[in-house]
Amino acid sequence: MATENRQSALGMIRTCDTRFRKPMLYPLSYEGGMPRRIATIVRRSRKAHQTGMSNECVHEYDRLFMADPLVIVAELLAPAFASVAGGAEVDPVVRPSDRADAQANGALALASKLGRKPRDIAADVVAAADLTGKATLGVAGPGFINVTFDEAFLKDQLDVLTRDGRLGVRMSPAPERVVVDYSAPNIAKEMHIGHLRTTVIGDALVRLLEFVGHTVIRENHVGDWGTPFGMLIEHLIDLGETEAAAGLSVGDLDGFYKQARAKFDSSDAFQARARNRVVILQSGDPETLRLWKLLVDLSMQYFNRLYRQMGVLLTDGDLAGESMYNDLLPEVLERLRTAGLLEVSDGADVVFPPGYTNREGDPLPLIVQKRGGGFNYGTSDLACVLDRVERVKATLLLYVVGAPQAQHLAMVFDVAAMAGWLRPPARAVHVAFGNVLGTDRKMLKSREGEPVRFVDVVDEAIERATASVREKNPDLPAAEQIDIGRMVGTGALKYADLSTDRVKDYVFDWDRMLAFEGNTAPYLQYAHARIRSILRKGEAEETIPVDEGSVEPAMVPQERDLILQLLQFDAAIHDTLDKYSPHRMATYLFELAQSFTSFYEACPVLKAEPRARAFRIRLLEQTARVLAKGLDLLGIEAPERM
RNA sequence: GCGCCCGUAGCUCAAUGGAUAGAGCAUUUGACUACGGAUCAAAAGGUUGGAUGUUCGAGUCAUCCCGGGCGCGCCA
Repeated sequence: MATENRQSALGMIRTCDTRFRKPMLYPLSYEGGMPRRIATIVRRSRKAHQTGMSNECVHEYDRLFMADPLVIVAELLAPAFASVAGGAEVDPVVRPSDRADAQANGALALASKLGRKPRDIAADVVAAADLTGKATLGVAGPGFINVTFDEAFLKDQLDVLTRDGRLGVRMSPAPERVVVDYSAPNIAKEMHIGHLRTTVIGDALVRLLEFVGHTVIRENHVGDWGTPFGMLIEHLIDLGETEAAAGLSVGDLDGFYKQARAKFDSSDAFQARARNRVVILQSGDPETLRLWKLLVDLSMQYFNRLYRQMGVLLTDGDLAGESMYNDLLPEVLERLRTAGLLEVSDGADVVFPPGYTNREGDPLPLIVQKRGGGFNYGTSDLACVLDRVERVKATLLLYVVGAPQAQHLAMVFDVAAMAGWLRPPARAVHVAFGNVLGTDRKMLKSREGEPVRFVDVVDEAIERATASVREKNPDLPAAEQIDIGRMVGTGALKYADLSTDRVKDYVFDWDRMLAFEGNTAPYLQYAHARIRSILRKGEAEETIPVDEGSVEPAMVPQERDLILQLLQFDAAIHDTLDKYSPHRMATYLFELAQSFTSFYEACPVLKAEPRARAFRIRLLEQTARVLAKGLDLLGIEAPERM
């Protein structure tokens, strides 16, 4: 193991051994016992690496390589724990700590099992573990193991990171097909602030899932079917197509819908026409379908404009509206009947999933066919599950839907499971989110007391941000000011939503989200822009060659801190996806940006002596890459200057 | 009435069952002859709504209260 001594950090390969379904850490010199495919990759990669070639093999090598020193130490600590514990199961989690670079706490958990003092156990583990060249260990407090990484080790790990096109982020060990159901506006109805949440959260999850290797199917479950369309189509006929198109294409969906609603509520004749029109629509009358399609197309034009403005990934290709499942509804009913789940209750065909009760304490049904024969949204949601599992062949269904729908979705999932449609490995997850509140802590409403329109919020965010950019940076060309204003405005809006735990209500506050200080998108974007500015300046300057004889300066704490942050990008992403909680990513990025600004104040870069300069430039390059990628995964752009 | 979610510093929010509960804003005090001050360094600020448990260890888990929000049969 000569290579191990010389260069321990580059001496290990981390990969996923399928036989054990467990991440494994192999010495680079070791091949025995590895699955053949991995052994081959390692052999080729090692050769490429030794010859200093930059080719596919190197990339593959880097991809398999684990850059996070916390994980590496955890892997190396595991056997030491096992030997001390005499075979007992220990999970030596190593996490960042204020008291050292990192901390492991397995000894405390073992104490009661072994009947020994935790400090003694920790001391034995420290004695048994060999982390030479990587870190020094110490026992602290009641039995924690403090980990302090060697400087050289950290630098080596940074090397690994800078060579990795994936910024150290592992692929998912078990990629799967994931459907993400999000945004879901209603046709011919305005998108409001609630749609902002599902759209922004859903889009971030899509980006994150794709980045770690899942096949993601975006589905925009638009409300394009059902009783309101009788009234909407009749109103369209009354108005005339050109007139209606003119209104709808400029985005006056609210006006259109309200006019239709008003007529429906006030005129019996109109109501009768509307009801009749629904029947005609559902019977497939071509002319009615044409008018229906017109409404859908005009609305989608408008929604698409908003999506593009917000940098949302959704396109017409992702449409999976309620109408799409229409033909499947009778099948849902039939299959439930065949499964023996269907019961008749008050004239409706229903399923009673156990565990739900209504106001009177009686069992609560999921209605699949209404009294009178119509289907309702439970039927449509069941059809969705069926379609996503059987046709799309997804194994993970994510529903980015507001928290109030929790019970309904739980019932749908339960019924789908009872029917045998949703069974492992396939499963559905309700990615619930709370309400948007005003600063008065009540549901955010406009002055008129109506839901705040999506479009108004986006416009105002961009307006405010553009004004700030103009004020702070009057010398930039106007076109660039507008471009940056859009990035900062939409970024701030998205980040405000993504940076808090999605399940809680969040308080919407213009001043805070655009405040360019604190935990906001502009702060992160500014950090990125400053780094890019330094790097641009550095490229323009002539570099003084490093004097080979000069001594490497010791790292300052701010450098250590920044490196450690960079090495945890992978952990941040997988942590985020674990709970489908984008705010974990946001928190990571904020801490990274803080580490950078502290570094920036403490460490001159371009004026540093050549060796330190080169190192710090590499550090900043990596920081900029991680910041930009992290923001990108949240759907936020990082401008070069602002 | 039943069920779900939330309750952490003045405000907005973090915190895999791990030590002395952390940030940001606001407040106070410092730092611009400076790679971008849209910044940084620091101070002060807490009975984690309350109680009882489980545990070596609880903001986190369990049970019960209190307060707030939401849902609870044919709208989606």
